[in-house]
Amino acid sequence: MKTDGRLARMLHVLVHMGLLGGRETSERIAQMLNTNPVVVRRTLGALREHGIVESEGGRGGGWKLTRSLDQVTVLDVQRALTEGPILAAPISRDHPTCPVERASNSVLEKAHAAAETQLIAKYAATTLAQIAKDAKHKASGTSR
Amino acid sequence: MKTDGRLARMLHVLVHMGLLGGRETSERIAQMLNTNPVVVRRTLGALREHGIVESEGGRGGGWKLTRSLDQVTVLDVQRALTEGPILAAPISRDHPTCPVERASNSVLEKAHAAAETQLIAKYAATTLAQIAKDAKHKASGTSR
DNA sequence: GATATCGTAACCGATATTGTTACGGAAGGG
DNA sequence: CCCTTCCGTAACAATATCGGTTACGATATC
Repeated sequence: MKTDGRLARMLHVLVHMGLLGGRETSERIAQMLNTNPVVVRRTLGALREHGIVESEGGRGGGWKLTRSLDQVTVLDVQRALTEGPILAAPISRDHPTCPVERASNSVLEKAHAAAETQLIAKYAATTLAQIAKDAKHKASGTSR
Repeated sequence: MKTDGRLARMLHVLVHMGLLGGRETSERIAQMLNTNPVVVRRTLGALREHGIVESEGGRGGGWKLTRSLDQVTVLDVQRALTEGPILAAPISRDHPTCPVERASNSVLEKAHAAAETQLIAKYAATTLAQIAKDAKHKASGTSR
């Protein structure tokens, strides 16, 4: 399945924006992401609605972070992109009243809930500042 | 996104097959899953290749479990359906040499690996026999 | 007013699962 | 033998999501 690359792209570009410090246009950001400005506006628009970035139109406009990198977690970005569970439990709804189907779904839901808890903990514990620091390490020293 | 319901469907039908004990045709299984026989053959075919069920053609043919319910785990079924990771890390590949992209991807990969570990542990710890037992509970007493 | 930007709608393309039709092969009953 | 009951498989449409692209309007600065 084609994976949804929006979270990774947003982390990538937010860190760049934080390191550059100023305002960036959709055009420049699109080059960072190897895509085009409309995709950038679409995706950054979701972050704007959650107060992570702000935009200004007109000449000299563009996108800017509203907080410093150490005040944005991966989870913040994820929540801005999509509401609800990150990992959808792959349940079936063929015979909703069948006890066997209900028991199967229940097992899957609990397992995925545990995995999601793990995922959220990691996302919440990682700030963009840490990613920026890792990137500097990778750029110079050994990559692990 | 539309979730992949194959795992849930296979758990559902395998438990039914185990409880019924005999051989079932694709037609009857399709009725259990509220679908049609071709879908059943397609999906059960993957389980056959991994030795979980066996099939026979011709009159009196059909599908049968090769092991008892307590000897098949959810993980076995998952592995039969798809190889590789269950949770794909949603990484980006826009600029593979960019240290910032690499650092972002690395964070996501580690978080998803932790979540997948959790998921696999749950899948491996649950047998179809346990699901069958849960289903009997649900059918009679309170649902939890 | 000209120019640089964002905002947004509309559409196509790629991908994965599901549903469906169609046809062929195999096993067993009469 | 032929017929019925099965599975095996190919081929195609439908659906849903994300990504890419074009087009046009709104807005802020020069």
